[in-house]
Amino acid sequence: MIQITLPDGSIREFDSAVTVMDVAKSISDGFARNVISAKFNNETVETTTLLTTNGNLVLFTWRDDEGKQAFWHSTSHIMAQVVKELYPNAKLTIGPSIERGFYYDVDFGDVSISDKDFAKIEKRMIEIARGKHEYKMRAMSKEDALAYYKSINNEYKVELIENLDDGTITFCDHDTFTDLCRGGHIPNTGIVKAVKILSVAGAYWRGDENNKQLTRLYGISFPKQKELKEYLELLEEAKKRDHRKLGKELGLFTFSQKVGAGLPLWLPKGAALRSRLEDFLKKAQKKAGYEMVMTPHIGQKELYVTSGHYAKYGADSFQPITTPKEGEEFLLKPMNCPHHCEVYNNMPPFSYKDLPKRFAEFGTVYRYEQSGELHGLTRVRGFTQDDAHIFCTPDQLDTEFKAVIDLVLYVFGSLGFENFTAQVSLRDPENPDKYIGSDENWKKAENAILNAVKDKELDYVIETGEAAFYGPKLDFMVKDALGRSWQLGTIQVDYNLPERFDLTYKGSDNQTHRPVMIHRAPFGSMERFIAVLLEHTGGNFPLWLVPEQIMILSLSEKYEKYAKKVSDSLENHEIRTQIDNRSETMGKKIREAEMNKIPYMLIVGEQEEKDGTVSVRKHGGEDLGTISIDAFSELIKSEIKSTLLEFNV
RNA sequence: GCCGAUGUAGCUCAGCUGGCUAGAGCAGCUGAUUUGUAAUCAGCAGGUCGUGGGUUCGAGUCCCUCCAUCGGCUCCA
Repeated sequence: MIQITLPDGSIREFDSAVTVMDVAKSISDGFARNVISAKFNNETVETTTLLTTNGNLVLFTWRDDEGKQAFWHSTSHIMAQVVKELYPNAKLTIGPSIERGFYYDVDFGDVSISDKDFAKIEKRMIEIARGKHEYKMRAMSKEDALAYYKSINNEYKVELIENLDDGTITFCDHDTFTDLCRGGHIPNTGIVKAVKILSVAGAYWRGDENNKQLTRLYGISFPKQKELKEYLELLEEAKKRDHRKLGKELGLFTFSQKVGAGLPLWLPKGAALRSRLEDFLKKAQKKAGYEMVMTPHIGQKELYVTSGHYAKYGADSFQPITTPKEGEEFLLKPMNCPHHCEVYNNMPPFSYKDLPKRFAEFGTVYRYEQSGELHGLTRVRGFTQDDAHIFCTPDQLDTEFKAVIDLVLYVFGSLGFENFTAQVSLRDPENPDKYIGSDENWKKAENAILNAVKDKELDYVIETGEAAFYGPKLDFMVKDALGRSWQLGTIQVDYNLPERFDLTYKGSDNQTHRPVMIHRAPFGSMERFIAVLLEHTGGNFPLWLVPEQIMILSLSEKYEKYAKKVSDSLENHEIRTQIDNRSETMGKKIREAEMNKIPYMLIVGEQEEKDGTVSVRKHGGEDLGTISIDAFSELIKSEIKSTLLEFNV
């Protein structure tokens, strides 16, 4: 007799070994029909797996992430089958499920695949799916598995198998197809009702640039046609929120082929938006004890040799600018830290009583990104960091680090970013050559960050090997409209640059000491931050941030004077207005205000002038009726107050 | 940088297998209309069809180079 424990704690007893599906059926037939994958004692099993011992069983349906993963992974087998049918010489490599869908990396040899080929692949996949072929796992010895793939000349699978232990190698069969696979499938192909190949892309074998580039086919599948349709509509919706589209529509920024790829041009409205964000942060930073500094856009090559950046990134950067006569070499600054270290170094010597020093600058930096890497405002070649460097004593590090976390949380809170993840990036112990600085300093820095995130009770993930070359970091990641993750805010602890620049302070013991440095940028960069903010808000920014908060529409020239009066009185309250005379129809003006996402529209005419009031229309068409100017400015002020948080240090 | 796709007016897009003077809607300009909450009417103007080369009697259309953009990979101080 065996006992199977279910997640709710209930125990089901069976006289003899049972399959996972049998257990599901013992719960109810209806439920069993929906079960598509399972875990037994925390290991992924098939629904056909025979359970011979007591244990904990979790059953998954399409609603569960685990169920979706099994579903998509199983679909990738079907796609692989079709690929082999249509391109017999293609070599299969790996085909996992991903967050949304699946892919399969294939070496097509000389054949090139494009989106024109998708339809026929999809069609055949559905045919196979309809055959309701069962997925069956089968164990194979390492020797036989190697022999099989060597016989069909698939060096990729051979390489995979060579890294596996004999006795753990399994294959999965369905219909005429077989593939090396560790398991986790749905019961049969018939459950897959809708399939879409989404895109084709190049991907290096094992993610290494030096390896051969394979063709990666991305796809997604669903148990209902309707769900596929909804998913595709969702993708369309997301495209409407794309910051590149919104930025164009709202007239915020643009790019010019003549100026160069990845070099954004901020248009008047975008520049206004950006300077509001900068002012917002400046205000908070002032409260938090930061001092503004300003440094040039270039620096001598020597500066970056000292900082270590030249050795590390010199060859992959914009190349030095040389002077006509003296042969001096300058680099476009790729970061502000070396300049700020020299600010510290060239001020009158600091004592422990002077620290921490917090130098802030909206510093524009230039980095050479590979051409295929550029992406709207999120990945550019020239951008402005809301940078600051804090120089403090080792004792102050904890407090300072936590204060920076508070500042980042304030910034994110004021702008409505709730779904961010904190990522602690540590060095890769296997690759010490990638980093500069002593082991001891790295340990101290890493511990400082881990203590701070625990103390602040942040939800965080640890990424080993993702640290900057000079120190570990804490990054705040936010997703864009299509679910791609972008790093925004960053806080980094650095014991190394103070060493390289020989930064010192005098301690209470009258000895010379080395300060610790914190690099931090709550926005990350103005460009990337605004891009993600655009996608989050769909262009409907919090009122305090909007470049043009109000459009005042005067119904004819007769009321222009009154419109001006309204505008002046609102601008006294720091509310930004734009006056428009109705030269065309009213509808046209309203449409224009809606397109530009101007939050409020005031209409003034005969009645309003007589009463000293305004007719208010809110973005989205809501009519707020006619109210006095004072009441309206109170309304605006209270709306701003409700979105802009107070920063308390 | 690599794989795949795309590039026609300010914007969104038509332009079939090469063949009349390259089209439409919106935006713009001019005039008419004076209207209180999502498209008033008429007219005008706007394009070296991304760049450079090639094939051809003839290229927006076919081929090659480069540039830029899009989806990925790699990278990301």
